[in-house]
Amino acid sequence: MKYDYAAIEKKWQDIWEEKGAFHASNDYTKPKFYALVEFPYPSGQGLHVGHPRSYTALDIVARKKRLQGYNVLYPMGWDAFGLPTENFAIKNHIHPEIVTKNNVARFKSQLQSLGLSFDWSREINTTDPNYYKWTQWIFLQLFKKGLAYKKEMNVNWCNSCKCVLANEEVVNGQCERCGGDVIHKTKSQWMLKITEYAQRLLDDLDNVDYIDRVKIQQRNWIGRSTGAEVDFATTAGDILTVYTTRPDTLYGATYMVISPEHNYLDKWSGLIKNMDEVKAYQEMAARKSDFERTEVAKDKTGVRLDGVSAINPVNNKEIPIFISDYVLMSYGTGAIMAVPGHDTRDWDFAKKFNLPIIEVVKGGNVQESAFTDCETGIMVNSGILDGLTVEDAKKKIIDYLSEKGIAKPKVNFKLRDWVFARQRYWGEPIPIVHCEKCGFVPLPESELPLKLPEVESYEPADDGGSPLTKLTDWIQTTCPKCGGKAQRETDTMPQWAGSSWYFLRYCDPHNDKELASKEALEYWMPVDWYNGGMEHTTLHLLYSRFWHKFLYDIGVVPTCEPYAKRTSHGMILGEDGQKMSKSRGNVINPDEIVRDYGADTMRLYEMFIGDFEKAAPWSSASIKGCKRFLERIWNLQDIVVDGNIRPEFEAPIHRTIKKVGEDIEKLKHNTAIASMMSLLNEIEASGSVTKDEINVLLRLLNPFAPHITEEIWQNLGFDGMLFEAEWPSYDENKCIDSTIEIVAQINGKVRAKFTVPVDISADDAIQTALNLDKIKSAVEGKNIIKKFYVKGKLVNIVAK
RNA sequence: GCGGGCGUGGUGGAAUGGCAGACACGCUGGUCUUAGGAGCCAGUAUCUUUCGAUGUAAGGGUUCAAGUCCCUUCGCCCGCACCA
Repeated sequence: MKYDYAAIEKKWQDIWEEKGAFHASNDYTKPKFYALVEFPYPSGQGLHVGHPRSYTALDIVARKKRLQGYNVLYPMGWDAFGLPTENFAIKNHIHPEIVTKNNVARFKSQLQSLGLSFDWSREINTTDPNYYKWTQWIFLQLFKKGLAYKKEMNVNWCNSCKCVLANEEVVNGQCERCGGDVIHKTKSQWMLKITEYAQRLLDDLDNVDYIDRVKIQQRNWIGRSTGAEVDFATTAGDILTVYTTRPDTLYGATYMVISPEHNYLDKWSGLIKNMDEVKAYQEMAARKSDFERTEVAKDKTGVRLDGVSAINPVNNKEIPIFISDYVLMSYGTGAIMAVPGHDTRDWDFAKKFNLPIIEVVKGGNVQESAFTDCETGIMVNSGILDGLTVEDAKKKIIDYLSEKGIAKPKVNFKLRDWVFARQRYWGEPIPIVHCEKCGFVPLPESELPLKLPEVESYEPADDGGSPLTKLTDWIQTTCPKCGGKAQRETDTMPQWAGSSWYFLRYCDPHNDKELASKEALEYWMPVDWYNGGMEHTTLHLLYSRFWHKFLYDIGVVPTCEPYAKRTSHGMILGEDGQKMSKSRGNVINPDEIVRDYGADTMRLYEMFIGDFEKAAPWSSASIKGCKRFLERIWNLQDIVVDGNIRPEFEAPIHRTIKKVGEDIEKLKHNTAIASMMSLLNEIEASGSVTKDEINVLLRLLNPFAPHITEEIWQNLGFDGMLFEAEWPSYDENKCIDSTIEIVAQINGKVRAKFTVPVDISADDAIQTALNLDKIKSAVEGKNIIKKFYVKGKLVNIVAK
């Protein structure tokens, strides 16, 4: 009998589909398990071999949990709003809705061909008005709570996408999506106050089971720092407030720097004698893209304000004020006190402009370089702080200045508010109208969903507006509040909107009264295990935690965190070890792999390829090993005999059950597969396999290779369907062989091996070892100093 | 610069401080075959004829015992980056 994977896989996929084998039940009395993988963006390229790495890994977990009796929710859907679809639509004059429909159909059939046990009855699509109705609804709640606001501000603008970007979407001064240069532009934008949740987003990381690197990256991104705001008097009469994490170094502050965008510059224009120079610098800074601004980071530039200076509050010295683009308007107060002795940037600047450098913490040579590694140092040249440790000095100076009313402790975050608008067509319309009398007015919830209107062209407007700005009929509306003339918002939401809550919708995907019922959310949430890419750590993962916390606050969801556990997979690289890309010509097409090897082999190979968390290069040669393994499993059918588990296979089988079960829980599918291969090797060598043995083997292998195992299960006449069988259990006592090989070492080096009963005492084991010829001769004439016995492993004799 | 991670055969990778290289790929030899880019069997870290010795980026340390823990150096990868 030949292993006809194509026929077998099609057969079982149809049976599963027909029986609804993987539909999560609404029986809320059963123990539940919610496994989640990031839903894909259905691109025109079709599925990438990277997608199944994540999907198969959790499919294995989901299938195992079902066999263990859990009510498992393992859903799939489409994150389908986004630029590539829109660009394709523009180029080919096809409506994005149709493009999306086609892409989704292709993706779905590709996923189904892999035998992934998704509950397709809960499929969702972010571009479906019945779905984005609730995305809009959440936006309205944010608006009502003051967490969505429109603001004129300096934004990241991608010239080639003709669209604003969130800070998280700017990578090295370039657009995350297209790689185009990002420049600054002042625009009125919808923003979400994620910063209001900064502290909670940070704190609650302690209560979730995320892999460390995810937590660390989120913590760094949130970027909490503690320090103080200190007021400096100026000769202009205005108070200039700075933020510093090192108030202890105040005596070393020899000048100040304010950002080129600081609003005092306008205010002081009458007092500043070199205003021309200042203006020129401001213009230069504004013109620079993020990329240029960070590229020249090494060389400090700036202009000294001629006519205004500041007073250092601790010693009343008059110190100069500069403008420089190394001070950012968007962090702290947009102004700093510069302490060149103990800050590298300030030191560089001071050297360039020949400013005094004062040592205030002992330990370095501040004329040579900034002494920054000084958290444990002792204060000098610092008046009332002299002789104190840095730590004590911080407290004392804040107390001292607070009493005078010119300083207060302050916590700052690097996290910025979320730019929540895109000048694009293919996104959720923002359900707000602008009334001349009433200002921004939310649409009544009864008018949701606010559907995307039909347009002639999806091209962005030349003035940087969305394609919707050209639809005057749609834009003109009446104010829901006063009935007067009003205009609709023409920007749409960013792609991250729909994915910020999609896991909630899976719990109750067809509900038209609420985003999901209370009962469904109570039962299913939180997601028990969420796997996804590291690239989403500071985007989707952070955004969705923010929305979830907000929904928790307004009583919509029962948990304050959406995901109990988060893991992340490594990339699958091309055979050349490079990232797969069309231009490199190293792309592996999953359809071809399924066609040439079958879905079970594909699944097995992707899981066997290496450490799940690490990037791994594809190998067309290695995949054959997985195919061979499955063929050998298939061929066991020829040598199967009636019978129980034979005594000599009792321990290996129990050990394998234990190992596979534990490895699946740790996402170590590679070693789980290896242990099954080992077991197969052992059983095969005996020339036959008993029914009870193969029964266990099939159940263990089923989550990994569901089609072939189901087929053999049926061929051998085992009861029912394998997907409804029970996960095998093991007996700890039976995992151990009755006799065991012990290594005998002298001074840590292996000299001999011997076999003893497993329950041998330490003394007996050591004595047995000492009686071995090799050990006897090795210790002859030496003093035995110590003897060790490690249970079931080794004896070590220390002799000199 | 800061933060995190990694470094093991020809390759992908295994190893709760306890026999380094499981499992697989590749390769070599054999076998079966009209044929083999199929299957099966054996071998495969290095040096050494053997005994044995050496070996987990390099160097040092802790330990009866180190790929694993600590220190130093080098190399690579990822994230953040003028965040005061």
